[in-house]
Amino acid sequence: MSTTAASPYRRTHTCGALRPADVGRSVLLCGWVNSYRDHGNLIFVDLRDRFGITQLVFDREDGAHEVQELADRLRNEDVISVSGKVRIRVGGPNPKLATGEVEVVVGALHILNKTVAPPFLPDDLSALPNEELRLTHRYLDLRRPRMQQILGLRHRVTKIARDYFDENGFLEIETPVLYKSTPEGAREFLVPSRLQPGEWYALPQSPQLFKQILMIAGCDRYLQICRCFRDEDPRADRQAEFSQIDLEMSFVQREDVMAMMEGFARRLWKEALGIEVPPIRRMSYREALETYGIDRPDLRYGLPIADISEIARKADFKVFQDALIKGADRPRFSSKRGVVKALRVPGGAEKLTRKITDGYTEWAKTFGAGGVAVVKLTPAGFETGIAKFIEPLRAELTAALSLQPGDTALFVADVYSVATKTMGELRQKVARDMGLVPEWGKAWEFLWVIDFPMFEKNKDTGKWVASHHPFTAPRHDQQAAFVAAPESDEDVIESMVSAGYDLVLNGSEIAGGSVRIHDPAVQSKVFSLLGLTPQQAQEKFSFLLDALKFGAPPHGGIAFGLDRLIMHLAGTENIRDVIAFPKTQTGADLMTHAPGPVTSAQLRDLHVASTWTPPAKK
RNA sequence: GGGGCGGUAGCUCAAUUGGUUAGAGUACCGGACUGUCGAUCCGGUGGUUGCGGGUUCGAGUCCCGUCCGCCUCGCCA
Repeated sequence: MSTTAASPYRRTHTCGALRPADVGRSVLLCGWVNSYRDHGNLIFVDLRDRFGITQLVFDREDGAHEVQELADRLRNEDVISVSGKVRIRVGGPNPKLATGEVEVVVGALHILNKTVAPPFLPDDLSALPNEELRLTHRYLDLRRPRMQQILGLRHRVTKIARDYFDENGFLEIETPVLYKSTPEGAREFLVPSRLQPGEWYALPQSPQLFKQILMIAGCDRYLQICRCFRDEDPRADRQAEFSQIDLEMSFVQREDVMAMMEGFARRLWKEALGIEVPPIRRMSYREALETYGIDRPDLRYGLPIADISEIARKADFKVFQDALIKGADRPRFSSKRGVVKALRVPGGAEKLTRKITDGYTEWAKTFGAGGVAVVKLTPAGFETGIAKFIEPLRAELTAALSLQPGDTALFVADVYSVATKTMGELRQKVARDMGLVPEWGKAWEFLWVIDFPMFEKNKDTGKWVASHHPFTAPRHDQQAAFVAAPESDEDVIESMVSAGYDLVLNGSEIAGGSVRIHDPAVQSKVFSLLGLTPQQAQEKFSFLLDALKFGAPPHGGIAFGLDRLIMHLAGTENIRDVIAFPKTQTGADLMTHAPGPVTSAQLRDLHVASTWTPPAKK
């Protein structure tokens, strides 16, 4: 490509810029051939870049012969530059395009990069190719306007975050990616040290301790848009490598952090979608679990869950009795205590067919429940399913559940933890089956969930684990009681409520945080309850315990899951849609082929030997 | 680690109960065409049905194994 005085790449406009006001101008555009319509002596080319599409016209009558010959060979996704004159479209406007009133009559054409036939065309009209192919040719996939829009949205969100928190006195500070292993919590990615044989770094699950240290360092308010790593199996909304909008504030209680975040959410929705977020309501963890069976309730529909254990106790029905006998001596919300949970489905008698409700039982087993009992209310009484067992209790149940003729009631009987979880999942499934979930953009149900328990018992080991993380403080009004609480008294420990908070949107957790412990005595007690000896605590977290002794301000913070946030704002169900270069279910990057092998010399440098031997072939 | 769904032309899909030479649209190649805009019209190339084994007179279709992708349970302080 010869470049004379004028570079053939020096654009005067983008492909989304030209308007009738530009008519008569000589312009130079660069971009990709989005489509071409070849009429022989008249050729139309839609030229595309990130900013839009502009129609080019090659006309043999008033164009040079060589240009026409060149244009005749143009194919989708060729990269070209053209110069020519803007004019009003001769064939009438195209209302689908922002530039649809004008066209560029091309005088000169440079083919900057001729493409081979691409495996798929990056348009939003045709059916998406399978995801494997999209990920393999990510550079093609990202050319699609929809993907460009999401990339742009993500950029705007992080910009708004930086602006908002800057205006509120936050300092953006980077923290290490090569960190130290803290094996509590998620499985970690490890990095061997070359300079210290046998020693390892870990990639951070979050910058949690660094941001606390920054508060102790007097930074007052910290922000970071940071990458976090958790080596766990992915889900539709979860990747091993993900991003957080992470922040921490000094001299605050939970109200201050929540207010700051609420302001951010309000600003985001306003600027990104033009939507006003009303004051965000709050709900205790206990209420969320009791009424919705989950700690992140989706409030876009009703379907509250009821505990009907006391009524069910009177039923001559073995499934109920067997469940209720379990842990009967345990306190009310003990995870081991048997309960019967019920869900009223208004109008379910007609919509929830036998086939659907039969499916619920199979599906409930994946959550460890025995099944789902079903009954329909007709004017004549209960019908189908377990009707004969509970008909004597019809009056009580109808009152307790506000049942109307035409409703279906679903029951799960099991120990509290299983029944609650199963019912919570069932509620969401029923909402989908009943068509109660609004389509994207129609409802934004924000919710703060607060008053989480400090600790939960691990069901396998029987040990206490921190519900949030070990640096979460007890709720403001419980600090003294916590320090005084005898470690051996399970009921007291289980009743301790933390100063944590989760921000939930439409049933998905988009942010979570807490006020942190800033008192070394409290921190030591937490470590002790978690089963760490003072020596172990010292080994793992000496830097934090030390720092807490050198003048630690009260502080708290929160982290927004950036990827999930973008999913909500973009209206996609798939986290890979909001990450430029995502990984597959098996942690592979199909474009770069990571992970891949390394040489034995590399391993030797790192003082590492692989124990992996490929399975023998035949 | 468990469960489910999928893999057929470059791409998106079809192929009856296991039965002829595996089809269509699109892309690609060639041709026609001066106002299209997902241009149109005519013609053409293109297939190890993911891979390996098995059952069968006969396998895209059934069985076993395996690879890849997706969803999910466990897991995700």
